[in-house]
Amino acid sequence: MKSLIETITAIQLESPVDKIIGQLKQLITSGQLKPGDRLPAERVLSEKFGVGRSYIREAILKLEFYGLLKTNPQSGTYVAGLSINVIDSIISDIINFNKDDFNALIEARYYLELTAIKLAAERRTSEDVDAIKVALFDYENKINSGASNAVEEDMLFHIKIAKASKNTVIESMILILIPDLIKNIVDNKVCGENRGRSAIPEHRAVLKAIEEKDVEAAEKAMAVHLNEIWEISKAGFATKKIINEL
Amino acid sequence: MKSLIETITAIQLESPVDKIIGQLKQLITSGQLKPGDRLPAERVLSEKFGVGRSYIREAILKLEFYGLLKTNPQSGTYVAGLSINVIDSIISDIINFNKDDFNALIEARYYLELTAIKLAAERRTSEDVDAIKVALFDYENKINSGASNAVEEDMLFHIKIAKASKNTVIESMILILIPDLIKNIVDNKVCGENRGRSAIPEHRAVLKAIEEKDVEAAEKAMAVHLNEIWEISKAGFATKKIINEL
DNA sequence: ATGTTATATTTGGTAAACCAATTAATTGGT
DNA sequence: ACCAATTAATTGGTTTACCAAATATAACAT
Repeated sequence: MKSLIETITAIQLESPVDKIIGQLKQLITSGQLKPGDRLPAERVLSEKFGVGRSYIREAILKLEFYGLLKTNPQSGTYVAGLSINVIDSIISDIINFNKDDFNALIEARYYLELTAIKLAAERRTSEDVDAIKVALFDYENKINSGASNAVEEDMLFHIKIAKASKNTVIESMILILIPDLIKNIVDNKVCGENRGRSAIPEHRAVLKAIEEKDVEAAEKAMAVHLNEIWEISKAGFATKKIINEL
Repeated sequence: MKSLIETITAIQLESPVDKIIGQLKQLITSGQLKPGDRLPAERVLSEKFGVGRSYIREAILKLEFYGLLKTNPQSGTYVAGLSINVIDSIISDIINFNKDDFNALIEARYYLELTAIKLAAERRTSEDVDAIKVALFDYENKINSGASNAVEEDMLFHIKIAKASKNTVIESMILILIPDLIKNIVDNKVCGENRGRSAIPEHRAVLKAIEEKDVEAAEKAMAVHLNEIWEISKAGFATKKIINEL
């Protein structure tokens, strides 16, 4: 068994990749690298930062996902044509990005789902309704079979609604949040003992509103369904506020 | 000059990484790889899929970002404890992920910003107000200096509001969309000639509402500000609907 | 001098090699 | 037969070497 102090010192505060991203950020903010410029070759950066090229590539890949860099094969990697301030803001956010803020997660999910269901109620096809019905059926079966929770089946129900919104961006955002949501809900045992069963009529109300293309009713039904878990988030933000005001 | 046919055949329909992700998806959906299981070693996958280990690592990295895999150094990579259906849905979404749907982008942005400003009006600190004022000042300067557009400065204004929402998840989502938004707005010349100038009073109304912590007024002011560009998205979805109904 | 072709260099893409930490197997003692 | 300590094999982490495409340079013909 290692001593505690050994374990603590072993933690590295910044991953190599984030360190590189930070360096690139400085290059841009200091004006040494202007928007539209070509980055030094990966090998050069590798040597300059004293790190393997794999990490340079990984960092570039990440920044490319965020639309800040654009790589042209066999030619070079270029800085996006965005203002320095915008690039700086986004990079700072990437480095500090953290899906572990439970309250923020729940809150973001709450508003995303309300948006999704409004759109779904308006645009759903009959195929969407069928898919949602199947998900609802699976959920009720799981609960009635005596399972303690059916978080996964519940999420599947919500995924089908997201798909019915016909907005791929919103759908993707909801899907990105779901694994973390499930983890947090299960770990923290957010839902009470009989929550699974009490959710059934709520689900049915949501389905009914979507089926009838009643946008207002759909939003209301979803708000009711998400209310319990959302209260937790609200309480979290309230606590934060008090702490900040001390 | 290459012939046209050469250029066309050179296009690869699927990147190696997405191909690997697809294979992993099949392994999971076929039951050969169950949630919680450990993945075969990277070297094994590399050989099995007939591709370099770099690509395997890249694919794993991507799936890790989405919360579907978890890598333990020197030990192994494990499938998340999610149901097969959820994993399947998310992987499908990753492969098909596409930020290029302009209408979806605008629409998602519209709703995200309305959410962000409601929260910002409620939670903004005096520092947030100052930061927003600076951004607004920069925007007006740019416009008054005769620049044809100030899309970047406009976005910076919105970034500051997102920060004031105190929800890091929502903030991140808005930041992810911004580079694509800017690109599309500039490329398509979405904004008319004098749009930059007419936006000034709208910005001021937004700021005023945030400063006064007037949630309703803030949301309304933002809706007005985003209205023009949102109309384009609405028209886009309406067109899609007609096409689908043919 | 100028435009064109060959050549050399540089680029990102890809695969392989090496490393340290972890885990499994083996050994030796009881 | 069982447990502890030691060794061997396997793991992901990291660096390096090699490749083909793209670009810059040089050589040549006009």
